Amino acid sequence: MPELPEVETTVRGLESVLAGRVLTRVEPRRADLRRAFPHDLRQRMTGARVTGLGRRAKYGLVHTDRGDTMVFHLGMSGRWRVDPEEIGTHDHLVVETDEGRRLSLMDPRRFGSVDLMATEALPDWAPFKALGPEPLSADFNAAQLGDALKGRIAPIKAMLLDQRIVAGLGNIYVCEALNIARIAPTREAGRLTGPKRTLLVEAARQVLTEAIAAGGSTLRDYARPDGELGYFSKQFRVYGREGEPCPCGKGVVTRRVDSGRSTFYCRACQR
DNA sequence: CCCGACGCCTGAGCGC
DNA sequence: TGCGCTCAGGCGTCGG
Repeated sequence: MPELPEVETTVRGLESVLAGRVLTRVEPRRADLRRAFPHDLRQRMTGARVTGLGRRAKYGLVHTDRGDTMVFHLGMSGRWRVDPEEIGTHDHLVVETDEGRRLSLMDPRRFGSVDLMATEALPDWAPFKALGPEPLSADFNAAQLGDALKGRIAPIKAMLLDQRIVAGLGNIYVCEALNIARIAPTREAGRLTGPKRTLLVEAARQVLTEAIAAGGSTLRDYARPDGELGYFSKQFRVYGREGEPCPCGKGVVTRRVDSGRSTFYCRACQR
């Protein structure tokens, strides 16, 4: 599930359960996901009070009063379940609070990750240092994008998926933003004009903001034991809509595959 | 450095 | 019903 809006929705859901609470149990149920769990995760998190939550790109952050931050990434299939009735084989980390609430990080494909570090060291953490600006911040704009794309001959779609250019977009929202901005995914990144970059920045902000709003409205669903987030697929303009009419009214949604990843776009309006 | 391909995992859905 | 195939929202690494 996880691109920026889904992580944001997840963090907001976790916040209602964890903020201000003491963690009475923190139990990894296997040794690793994509990489090993921190060996001292249980010891450093158990008994700590959660002082706040946050998000950076597609990473969720859980800050504690011990000066630590647990950083999680949901990979392709990760999600947090709230008060699950049963703990299964894909529940890799279980957390309980002093209010008797229980959370489990479920991730069948195990492309996710959990890390733990001093909060003050977060900005120096290599994966964070490499990240580009938050797409919803003012640091992401046509000028910054112009600098980042200057001279790049790779297709714009690949550049937008590169978290060093802008941090938080994934395959779905890149397809959606390019459709809104009427830019072909294959377009050489460095050749986008200033006005087109402005349109693209605005389109990305729009689609992310709308998706977060839709996610926010399904927070009740989020809290269901099955953890279903209630996706916003009904609102997708092109993603997963091969053969259907493009909202532009002039074309049909086409699907192409590059290095195993699907791209959905409209040849009539995206140039 | 830049770029594209590939592997990591498991489950769901589909055609036969 | 069962099997095999394709596909999936991410990302790090490896060659060219």
